[in-house]
Amino acid sequence: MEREEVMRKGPWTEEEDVQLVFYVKLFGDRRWDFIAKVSGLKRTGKSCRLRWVNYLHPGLKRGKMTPHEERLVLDLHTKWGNRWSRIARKIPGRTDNEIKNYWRTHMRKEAQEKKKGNININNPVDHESSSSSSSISSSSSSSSSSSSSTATAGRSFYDTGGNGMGSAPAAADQVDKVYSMDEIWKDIELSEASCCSNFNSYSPVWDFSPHDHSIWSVDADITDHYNSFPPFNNTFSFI
DNA sequence: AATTACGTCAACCGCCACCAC
DNA sequence: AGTGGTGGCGGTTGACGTAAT
Repeated sequence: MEREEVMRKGPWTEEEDVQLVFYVKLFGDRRWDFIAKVSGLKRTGKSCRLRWVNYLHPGLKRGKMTPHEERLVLDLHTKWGNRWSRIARKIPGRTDNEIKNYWRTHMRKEAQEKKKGNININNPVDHESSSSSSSISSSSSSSSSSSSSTATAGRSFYDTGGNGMGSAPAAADQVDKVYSMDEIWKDIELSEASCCSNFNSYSPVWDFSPHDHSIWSVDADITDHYNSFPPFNNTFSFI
């Protein structure tokens, strides 16, 4: 006899992602606890939100930071400190998590280089190898060599480098288990087109506004339709 | 070819603020 | 005004891929 449902943890599966996207599209990206419950996902509302914000949100720009973005991060961090979400709001398509990670890497590199500079102060060779003084550009270029997206691909079900931002999309194309976010969105569009034609008014670009709560009022026809939506064996049904 | 070190990033945790009741 | 629930944020961790040895 389990008193409470065991929550899933760890990496999200493709199916969970699709499911979450579907329900966020249906109910908006505010009521996370509600979404977590009705979706049948064994995830917390927090976890759903995080997944959405950091990974599934259609406005996300993947791939390495552009020099302009890097500069912006540095400038804004100087101004605001570790207010990652605030910084993220000024850089369209980037999440606080992404910026935080970037900064962390950047700072670590810088610290290492400083340390190296101190320790090997008499060793010009070392300086040569680690200098390229701007750790900003060095951090980004070093990561680009390994291409974050390809690294991620092995871990997740799809390539995170949907826009191909400096990554290697060709490689992703060859691996048929790897899906880009674009493909996922296409998939969702297709599934909607084929089985949810009366729901087409909601574009994949999520044209509801966070401030427009009209989405909460769901038409009875639609609810009927969605109660029989095929992909998910959830236990939820509209009242 | 195998092993180790390093870099990256998704996801979790804990705290805090806000809001509805 | 007090309380509980929920969402948001920042810090941290762990898994994984790649580069270096």
